[in-house]
Amino acid sequence: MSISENFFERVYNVVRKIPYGKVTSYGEIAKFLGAVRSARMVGWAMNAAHNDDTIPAHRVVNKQGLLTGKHHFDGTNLMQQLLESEGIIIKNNKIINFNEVFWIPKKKSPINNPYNENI
DNA sequence: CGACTGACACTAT
DNA sequence: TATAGTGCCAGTC
Repeated sequence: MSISENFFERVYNVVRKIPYGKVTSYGEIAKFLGAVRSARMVGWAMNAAHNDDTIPAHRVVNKQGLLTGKHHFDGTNLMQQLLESEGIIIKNNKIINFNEVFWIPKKKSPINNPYNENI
């Protein structure tokens, strides 16, 4: 605890900022934190975040839109169901309309859909 | 203190 | 285009 706590805190802060019906990737979060290579750490932070209800970890997926962390949720399809309930379409643990629901952590306004060509 | 692990991402084959 | 291997940072054993 101490410095690392800050790191985790940042990750949580970003994840909490994810709007309803939107998702983001570990890499983008890591990039937002200033460490693209620490994408794995984001996932690790999520692991610890699993203990925190205020963190919508189900809105965090890998860059392929694949629900890699769904296995870490209680139910088998809990993560998928949560996302689907938010209007996100998932097929075979993969987000179909990924580019539509993809959201990038930004300090600016919440915006809506400026990132279409990014992926 | 050293080694292994991990909810990823990128590059190369 | 798909699969395999490597790099990365932080935490835990």
